[in-house]
Amino acid sequence: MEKLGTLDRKSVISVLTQGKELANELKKQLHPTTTSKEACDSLLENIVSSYENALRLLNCMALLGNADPSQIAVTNFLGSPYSVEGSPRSEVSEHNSKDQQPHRHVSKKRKTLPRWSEQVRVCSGTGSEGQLDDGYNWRKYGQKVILGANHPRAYYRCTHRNTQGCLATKQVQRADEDPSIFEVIYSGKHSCIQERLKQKKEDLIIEHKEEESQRHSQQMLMVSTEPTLKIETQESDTKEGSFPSFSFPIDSENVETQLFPESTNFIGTSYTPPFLSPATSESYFSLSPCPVNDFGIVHSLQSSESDFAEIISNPTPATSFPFEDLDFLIDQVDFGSHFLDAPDCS
DNA sequence: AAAATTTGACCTCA
DNA sequence: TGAGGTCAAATTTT
Repeated sequence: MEKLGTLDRKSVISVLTQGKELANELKKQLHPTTTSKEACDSLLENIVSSYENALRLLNCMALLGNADPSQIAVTNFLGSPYSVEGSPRSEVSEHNSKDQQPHRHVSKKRKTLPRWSEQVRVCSGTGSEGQLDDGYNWRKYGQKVILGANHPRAYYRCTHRNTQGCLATKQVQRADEDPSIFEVIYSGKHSCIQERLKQKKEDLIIEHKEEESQRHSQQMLMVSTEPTLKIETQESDTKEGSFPSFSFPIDSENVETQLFPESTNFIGTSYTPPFLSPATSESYFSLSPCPVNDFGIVHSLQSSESDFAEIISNPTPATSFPFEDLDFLIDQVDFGSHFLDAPDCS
């Protein structure tokens, strides 16, 4: 717990620092000649999120400080609590018991595979139905008609199951009440390296560096006596369209270490004891690499049927921040969402 | 040709 | 015994 405390403190400091940097960025943006409403809005959102992140962290730290982590139901940043076991009660225990099939070489480890659910809203007519691209590569291995459900349930496992032994699976089922919503039940954490996400991270870092240099160039031009040499770019717009889930208000040199600490797996799809370094080095966002506006994601407490309450219509990102080993705090986080108010870690 | 999907069979558990 | 999860051969897609 000592290590955890240190990491928490670092995380809070990082988040607050990030907020400060965002504020500085906003200050720059407010310059009369460079003011862009969109940019300011975005920065403001990020600033608010940064402080909310910090507050949430502090809140969770208070709870973690005197409780057994394995017993704490953490709250993801969409405000949906689920246990660190990723196992919302009854459904999971049922599932787990079924998984103890000796002939299928299922290790006992699998018994505790975390499970959590999301609801993914897909805009009709976009053709994205069924894709539900969450950034990972999945292989469909089955489909079943479920009693009482209007739509079949599809079963997917990680494409890298055979090559990398990744045990992550998910079930996807269209909601009866709203066909535009898919309920996705994830099980198990990815231990694989997903090239797409890796590439995305690299792209983002490059993008951020380009934006930085772009901004720098513009600032230089502002003080220049040659205002006609204005450089135009739509890069940020176009890139945001394809991948708007992140903004990188922090120092570009720190992007990798702060947002993507490769070795720490700061974002996990499931609770990982902070003291046990998970096998994967993959950052674990819901990256939404397909057009983000196509769907919204609802994280939910799987065990409670009435708990699918919060629908984020657009997972437009707020702020990513470094959590290092605190991946259990941000279980399957979609950073694109705004944090809900009252921090609630119980 | 390789990878992905489909789909009926099979397995386990309640 | 039936529901739900998985397997694996057949088929389709890339």
